[in-house]
Amino acid sequence: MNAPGTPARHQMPFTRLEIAVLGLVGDELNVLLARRAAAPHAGRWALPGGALRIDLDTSLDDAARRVMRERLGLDLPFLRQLCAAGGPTRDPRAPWALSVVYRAVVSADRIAPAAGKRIEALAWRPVADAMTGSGLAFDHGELIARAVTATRLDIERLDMPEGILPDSFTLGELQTLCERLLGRRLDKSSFRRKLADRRLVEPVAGALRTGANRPAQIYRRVCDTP
Amino acid sequence: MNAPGTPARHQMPFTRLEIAVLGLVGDELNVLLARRAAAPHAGRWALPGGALRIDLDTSLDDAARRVMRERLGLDLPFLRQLCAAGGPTRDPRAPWALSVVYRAVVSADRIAPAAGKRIEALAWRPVADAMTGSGLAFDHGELIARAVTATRLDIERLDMPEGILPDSFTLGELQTLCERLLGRRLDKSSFRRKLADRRLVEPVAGALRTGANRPAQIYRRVCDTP
DNA sequence: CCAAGTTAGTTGCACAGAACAACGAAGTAT
DNA sequence: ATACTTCGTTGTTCTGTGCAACTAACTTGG
Repeated sequence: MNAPGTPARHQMPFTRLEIAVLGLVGDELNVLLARRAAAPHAGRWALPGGALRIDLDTSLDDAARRVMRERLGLDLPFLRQLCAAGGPTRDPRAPWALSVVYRAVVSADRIAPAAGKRIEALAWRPVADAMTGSGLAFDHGELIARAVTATRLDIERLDMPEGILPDSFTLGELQTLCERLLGRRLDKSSFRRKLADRRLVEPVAGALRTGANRPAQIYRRVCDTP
Repeated sequence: MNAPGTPARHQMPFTRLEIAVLGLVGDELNVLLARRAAAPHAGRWALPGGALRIDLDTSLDDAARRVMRERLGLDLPFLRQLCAAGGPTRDPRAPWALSVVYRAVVSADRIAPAAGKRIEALAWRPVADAMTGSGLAFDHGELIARAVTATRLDIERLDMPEGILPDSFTLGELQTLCERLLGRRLDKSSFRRKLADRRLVEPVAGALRTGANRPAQIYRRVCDTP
């Protein structure tokens, strides 16, 4: 096994990481897109991403986090690998391009993604538009659709991504958050029953959210591994 | 965007594809392993795999299929991407190794995986053993565990992988097939109800499987896209 | 020929989870 | 005080699933 299959005998693909950051803008699920400053696809919108740096990165997860930090000015622990895509025609800059795609969910209003290195502009765009792929660079429309599907599947199972939940919240707030992420209404009693059965949240003793109406009990995430 | 992020400016990882082929040997779910002929991990068992060839492959799916053909002498259309893993210490032959892992399911008894190029020996091994990772090269124990989990999830949803279903079958045969893949018994009436509700199979008019007991209606997969 | 055994295929029932609907409770606004 | 909103709970219904029983059809062993 020292003939082929050995490093450096074959040319390797241009390897990048792309990050699909989802977040709520108002009621709607949006995705964070970067306007490409240079060719290819100059002026078009694409997922923010960057090249793998084998001198810096100790794993793919680590690389994705670095790219997110550099490009978006965000250092969030919640990144999940979505898929990998590759081919000779994906990126005209290289004879063969491979992208490992990650996804994340953040509270869009709590972060200010400063446009990082080499990004002309950053903008939230509704996933309903972006998923059609209209005007997006590369195959990023398809990738966004996959990220949304996978994320909504997580939410359906009440597997809430970190980075989206506040420290404390009322059950009503949690429900409307999920509803906006899913894009559909949920049943109040079922939602609460599931939360209680699976012990996903616990009430903060004596803490109430007061406002215009009846005060609501404040909850927080229950720590799984004490 | 012509400075960094551009091909050939950074060194790229040694990129390979690994194939987790699952199949039934007797009643038990097994995985196809290759004995490594050379260092690293010489003599140990590993998932069959091979380097990405950017001069031959038109996509990752295509590359996985080529590797499967070359290494195992199998040309099966059913391959699903599982995940990608990478890091500087995964493979001592390269400063940074990236593996894109695919999974497949085949009827173990219907194929004779001829040991292909550069493989000393091929053998089926029960996943129960392999998943513990004992004695496996690289991080392949973990990868096998993931492939089994993902495949069983497919079967639970009755999303039967191609390559495992015969052209025609009785409902009893289909059920025992699923039971062996899942490693647990299923309820007959629930199983049939689900098949009927979702219109996954259709009876072949007049075709019966006769044998030692009462003859059984023969079914076939319903074609989704006519 | 008959009884026993095995698999095929269906039916009824119990239970769990979820959707749907309604209700009282507790606050604010007018 | 009354209307209105959100909170929180409690029923009722519906659906899907698991469990069990039953009949049907065939082979095999006496």
